[in-house]
Amino acid sequence: MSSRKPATIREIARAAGVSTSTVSRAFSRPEMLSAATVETVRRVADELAYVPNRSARALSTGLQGAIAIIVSDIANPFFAPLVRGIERQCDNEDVLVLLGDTDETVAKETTLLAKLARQADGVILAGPRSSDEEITALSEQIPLVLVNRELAGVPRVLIDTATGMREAVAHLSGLGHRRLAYAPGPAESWSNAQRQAAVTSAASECGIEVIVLDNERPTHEAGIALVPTILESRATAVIAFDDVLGQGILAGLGTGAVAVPDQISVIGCDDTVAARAFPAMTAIAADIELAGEQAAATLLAVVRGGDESPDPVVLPTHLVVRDSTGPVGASGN
Amino acid sequence: MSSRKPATIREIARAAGVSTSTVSRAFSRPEMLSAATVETVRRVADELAYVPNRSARALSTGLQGAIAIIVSDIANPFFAPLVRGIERQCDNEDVLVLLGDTDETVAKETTLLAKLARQADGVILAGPRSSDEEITALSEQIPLVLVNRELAGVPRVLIDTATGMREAVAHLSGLGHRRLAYAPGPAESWSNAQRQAAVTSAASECGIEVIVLDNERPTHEAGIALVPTILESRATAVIAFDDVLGQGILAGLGTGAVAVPDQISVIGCDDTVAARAFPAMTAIAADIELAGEQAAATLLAVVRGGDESPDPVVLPTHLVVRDSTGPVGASGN
DNA sequence: TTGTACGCGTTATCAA
DNA sequence: TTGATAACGCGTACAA
Repeated sequence: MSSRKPATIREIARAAGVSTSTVSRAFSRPEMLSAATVETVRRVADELAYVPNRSARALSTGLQGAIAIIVSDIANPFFAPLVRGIERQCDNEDVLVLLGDTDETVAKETTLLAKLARQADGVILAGPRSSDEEITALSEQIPLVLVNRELAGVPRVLIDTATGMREAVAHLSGLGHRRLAYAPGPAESWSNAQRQAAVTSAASECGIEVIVLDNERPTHEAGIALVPTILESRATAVIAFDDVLGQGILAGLGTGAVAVPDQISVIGCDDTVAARAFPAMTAIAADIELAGEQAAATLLAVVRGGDESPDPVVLPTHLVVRDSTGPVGASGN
Repeated sequence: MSSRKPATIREIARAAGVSTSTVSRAFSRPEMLSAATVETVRRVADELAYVPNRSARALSTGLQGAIAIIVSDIANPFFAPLVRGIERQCDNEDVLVLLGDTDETVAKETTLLAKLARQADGVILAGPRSSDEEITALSEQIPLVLVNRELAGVPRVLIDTATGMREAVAHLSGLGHRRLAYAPGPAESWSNAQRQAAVTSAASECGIEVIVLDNERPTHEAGIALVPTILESRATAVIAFDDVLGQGILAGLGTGAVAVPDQISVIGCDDTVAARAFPAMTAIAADIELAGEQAAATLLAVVRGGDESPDPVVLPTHLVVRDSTGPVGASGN
């Protein structure tokens, strides 16, 4: 049937022969109490399976003991490790995680933000689609940390895929490639802007020509659909905005019996599914789970009254060479 | 800087010239009030940007307006669509979603359960590792819905992969296969028990011999590692516990230059990554997102005082034939 | 170091 | 239909 009522601070106090404040302190400010008292109270609390009621605590302190993470699509393999990292960090600090999925729409992002902002002490916004103005306004109402979005004055965790992209271009250059296609992601995406700019500038430094393909959504299907254009472009290598798109391109090439890497090389980004692609895809790897941990750590620091605008955290990336890249011209391109 | 303090029920009451109870009712029980009063209060509330404080409401009513979803590993592609479905349903009903990741350990599952049970009105437990006894005990303390676990008396949503497995065996039988390997998942997994039993019985009905391989974890790496044993077994087809394991097997076969499906056929389960595998993998498909929605709907119904033990929801599956299965013997096995 | 007493914002009970 | 008031469980001045 229904549940027994959980023990309250008063019952513990009576059972332990102390006052309610002592019980409270045993949990929230143990350093104010003698070690012996803390020990006693904790033992009794354990026996009675006492767990502090967060609603009551929240009402009293104004802090929820929870943060919210808002992602554009939990099914995107980039977000799984990110959420995992956030989860782990929060679990360590005994903070709850509220999850929101915007389904890639700005409207839902706004609604969710409004709803969650009241329930959480802070929000991690990953891959936001809202405008700079909206985000800035929001950041004045609730502690906010951005992931992969650059916005002065708002704490953020950035994954420096640009450096990895340069490494990727150098790798291709060393293999003799001189004609490179870039398959972009969403136009509003900060990550895409970074990646595309890095590819373009690195390529021009190496004397490599870049064709920027026409694409928006970073999906498997979009990757498959890009293949004809890629072949037309006569590029000998493709760098994709992310692994999902890259894997789609690999799939499309496979269907068309285009040999990878003999006829064309392919590089992905994020290293989420690259290792499982066929052929195993060369990709720019980042520690996404760490990014999640850092985002959570940053947010919790702000929430707990630390630095209002900490320096951005920038995480390094590096190229992992696998089987989808090789010397140009094995097949006469 | 920080945010202005939000308006409270008392300020609205004063501004609207009514009592706090009236303001409260205007939001939670408008039918008790005259239309005019409701209108007045709501207007004033709007002007003052009043939003009810959920912590206070929770403290008073004992209801949190949130449910928790506990998964064993958010990075497993099975859980992403599940969480998505839950999220969607909860969002529709204005309920918040708390996320917990047990990292596949029973200990963390227990801790998390204890922690979240207090903060949520109910819990969805997906792929639990705890014992029947523990789960039963818990279900007496808080509304609980299981996903893919059979336990009498506890509301549950089950994906009937057994039927799909029989379909898969029939498919292989029709292709002439007579020697089949099954690559299992976790021994404690209800899903694995279902799948393995279905494969075994369906195969024996078709006169197909089944070799059950030795495996526990459904990971890509485990799939790769299974390949030598699979080849030794001289099976002409493999059915994997899930897509991830199946994709690993495909990868291992590819590395060993074993042709799929000419030399060996491979079938996955869940259809999470099957379509993106190479070759595109035949798999048993289920609507996991729907499972999530149903789980959330079931839980919310129970929470809201409906049926204490609703009938289990059982979702159908079907085989999706792709490129990883073909007639036996193209290469003399 | 510990206890007393009040307030956090809301809903429920009871009375008007 | 509306209002006054007592909980809900906890944290924290303030007092001891």
